[in-house]
Amino acid sequence: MMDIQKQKKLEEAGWKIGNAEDFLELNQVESSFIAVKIALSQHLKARRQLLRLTQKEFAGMIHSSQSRVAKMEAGDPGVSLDLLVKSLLTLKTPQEDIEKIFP
Amino acid sequence: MMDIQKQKKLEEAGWKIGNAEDFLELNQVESSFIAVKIALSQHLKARRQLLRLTQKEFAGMIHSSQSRVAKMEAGDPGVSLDLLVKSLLTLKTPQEDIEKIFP
DNA sequence: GTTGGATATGTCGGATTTGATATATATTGA
DNA sequence: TCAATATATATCAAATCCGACATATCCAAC
Repeated sequence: MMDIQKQKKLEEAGWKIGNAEDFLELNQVESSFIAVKIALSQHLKARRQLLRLTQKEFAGMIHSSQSRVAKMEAGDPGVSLDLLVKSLLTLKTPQEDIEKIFP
Repeated sequence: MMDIQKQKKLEEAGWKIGNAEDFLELNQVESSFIAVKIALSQHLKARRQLLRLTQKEFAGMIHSSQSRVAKMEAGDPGVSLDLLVKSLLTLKTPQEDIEKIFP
């Protein structure tokens, strides 16, 4: 269940949640989707740290920038799933780790 | 292993594969990434058909258009992972189905 | 407390993805 | 066959995401 408190917190963090006129169904999809992205970003940070890479080093590996890596790991709403998954693939994240993420 | 034949086929279909100057590593990530997207698009089509929805009906469910659904299912390179995953979540695709996709 | 490396935050122009629209091509059923 | 319905393909302006850069904040080691 998506309670009001949680929705407010996400909106403060910059996420756009659909308004009340949207289908409840869609809201559920949106919140699941956000949960997936946040889980991936946490996995990414943990994995980078495990491999003892700085954000700058890792940014080089994916031809990106330190600031974008920071945003990825912070769960910034303006980061695509595409970039997160490419990043995890680059770090050879084991399948078992990715599997558990989807709701 | 990513052989030349397969790479040519993907490029004919509109995918941009990195050229030979890129790291081999990155090429591997790119081809895995493409494989993930293609697998998701196939699952999406199968699931929509299972639920006996037309592309137009389904487009309405995700506030998109019939043509974009067609592109999703065709594995068009200009479709994001974000949209594919949101679509699968909307159709309540079981976790087991998504799990198997990641390499 | 100062220095230096790592991470976070804000902004921007350019690139990519978007829904919409038009239209062509299949596919289905009478 | 022939209409009606479903799907594929092409194009476009608007929205979103991108890497890059500047700068701020954090956090050890000295």
